[in-house]
Amino acid sequence: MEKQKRTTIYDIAKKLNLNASSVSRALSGNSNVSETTKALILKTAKELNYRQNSMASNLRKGENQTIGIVVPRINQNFFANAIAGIEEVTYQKGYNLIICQSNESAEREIKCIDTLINQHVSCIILSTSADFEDNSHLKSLAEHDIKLIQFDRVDETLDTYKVLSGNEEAAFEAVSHLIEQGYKRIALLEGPQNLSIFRERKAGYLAALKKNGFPVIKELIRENAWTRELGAIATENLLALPEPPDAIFASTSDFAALGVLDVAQSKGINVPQQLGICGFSNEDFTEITQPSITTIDQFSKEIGKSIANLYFQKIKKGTVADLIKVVNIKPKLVVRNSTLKNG
Amino acid sequence: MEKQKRTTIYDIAKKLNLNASSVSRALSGNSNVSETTKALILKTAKELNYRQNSMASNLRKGENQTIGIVVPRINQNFFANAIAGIEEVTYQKGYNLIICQSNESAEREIKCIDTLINQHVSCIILSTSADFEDNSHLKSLAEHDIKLIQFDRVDETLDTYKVLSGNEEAAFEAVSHLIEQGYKRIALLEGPQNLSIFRERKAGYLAALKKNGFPVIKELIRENAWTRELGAIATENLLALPEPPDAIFASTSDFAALGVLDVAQSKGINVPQQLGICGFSNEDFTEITQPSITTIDQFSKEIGKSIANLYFQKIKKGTVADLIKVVNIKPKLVVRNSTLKNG
DNA sequence: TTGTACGCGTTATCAG
DNA sequence: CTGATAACGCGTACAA
Repeated sequence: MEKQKRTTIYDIAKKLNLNASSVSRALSGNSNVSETTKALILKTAKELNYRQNSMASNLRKGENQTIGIVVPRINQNFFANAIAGIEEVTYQKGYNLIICQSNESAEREIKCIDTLINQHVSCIILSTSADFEDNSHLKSLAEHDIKLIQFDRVDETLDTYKVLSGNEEAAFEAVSHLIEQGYKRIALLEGPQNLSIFRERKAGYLAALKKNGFPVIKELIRENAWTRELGAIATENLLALPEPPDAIFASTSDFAALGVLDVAQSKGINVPQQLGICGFSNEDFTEITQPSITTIDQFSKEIGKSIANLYFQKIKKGTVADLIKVVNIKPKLVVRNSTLKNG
Repeated sequence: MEKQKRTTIYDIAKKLNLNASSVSRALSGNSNVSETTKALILKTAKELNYRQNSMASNLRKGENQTIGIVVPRINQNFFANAIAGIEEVTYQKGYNLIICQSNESAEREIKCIDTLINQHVSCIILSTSADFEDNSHLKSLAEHDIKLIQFDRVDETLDTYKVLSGNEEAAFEAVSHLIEQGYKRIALLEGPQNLSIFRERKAGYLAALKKNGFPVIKELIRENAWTRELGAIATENLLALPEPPDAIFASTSDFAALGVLDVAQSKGINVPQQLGICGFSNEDFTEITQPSITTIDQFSKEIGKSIANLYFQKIKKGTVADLIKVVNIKPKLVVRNSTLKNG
């Protein structure tokens, strides 16, 4: 019942009457080893079921090939897909991923970052929590020589690489589409304005109104309506107005759009004829609802890949600081039935 | 532009004219250090922004506090929640998680396992891919002193700890519910029979029929109908029978149930009056569809927690082999509109 | 081409 | 209670 000892380079060196360093060289493949001994080493390594001890290797090399990810939720489609995209690249490079959820809490986010610092990860990929305010926990990363890549929900004031989708542009397109379809009073559900993505989406909304000569009606703009429940409440209020909207752009998320649909259905309001609905993010369920929900696809998996490539191609080498540190992945409007007033 | 050197226990020892070992002791908290020096050490550790190097620590201690997870897909609710449950426990213990997706491919699964072996993780938590057949890659884990916990989709022949939900029981309950509601011809969509969970669910279906004196009608049982598309195809075929079913139990997944609903709606068949539908897993969207879908909640987050607790409470210590190695988390039938024939 | 020797940052085991 | 020292497994500059 004694502890299994894993085979090390010493074990295989001993067996071959060689030195451990030769084994190390042969295994890493870079340096000069004679073909014959190399073959011999590889063969017995396989026989002895050798696996490199990454802890020792990383310790020696001074870097652990691990990347930490911090996202609000792992089980939202946008993030799950982004992670899948990241994994696809890092997997090939032999890097590991440590995944943390902040659960939309800044406090928990700080803890996650702290854990990752303790793990001495090479890089942290972050999308901030909803109540993000203070960024001091991020500033400290530099002292620990940990790279930071922000995506989607970013702190703009921080000078890091960022991977974003064109939020303003997408919102502009969505609202323009609503206008084209003949909607006249378009409401906006907006998210916490401390997050730049939500400010940008609002800007896109405003720009589209302006371009088409529509007035900005303050009572049609609702703050902090970014969950299913909050979206529903906001919708109740909007529909109770003397002049209710004939379309609602849930710029915050598809979940909010779902809340809108809930209320519309409970009130027997016809979507899209009496009320147009547009969401954001292209969650899977938007295709399933009755009617299906128009939304914006952010190519989340592409975003993930971009992030990982950014790290390997630019940041890791990290000698010259780039001037352009922002990558934009252009999103796409996905038109579905919830806004098709004119078939 | 030179590389930041992280502070080590030597740095803080030097500053205090102490020995590194004292610092180590103070930091780990276990051993005997005088209160005063301990306080002093902790204080300057904080000042110097010290973080333990886990690579070095783990190397020295001979175990890396990391657990690997291999699941078919990270973005299915069941798995995402299970992972969240695992994380909740491991996070507190200071353990890290490495997450891999097999994408339902045995080949990829083997690669994932291999990567995790290379990482020398302490434990692997696995739910097998759909085309799982050979288990030799799992047998080799013991040689590397890596514990294995299987959950949900398990290889029964392997003598490991397993965390399961009562699949047979749940299927029995679901079919009994359909019978109670007055459905007479209940079809079954079943999954790949190489996976035990699907065999168990089928057994539950058969048992419920038997108990209620219903005949087993072979043509109502459809193999490999376990995605939305395959579920739809199977439904097309079922509905084309001379005597079509009046209820379909999509034992494989809610996705298959969704495929059933697709077809019913395209054919103008009333659910639940003309056709009852029951899924499996309680994916979020089952609540959103029209009508909402009756399904089975497996308490996936609980399953995750159980797995992690199993590791820390029993397996890690790992001296005495347990006789009972299977933990069952009892699932629950969630009745929704798709089966409520009698309101 | 191969061997020697050292250090990565910790912790465990001895002494003192 | 504290200090010195070895060892975890690997990679690499240097010497042979």
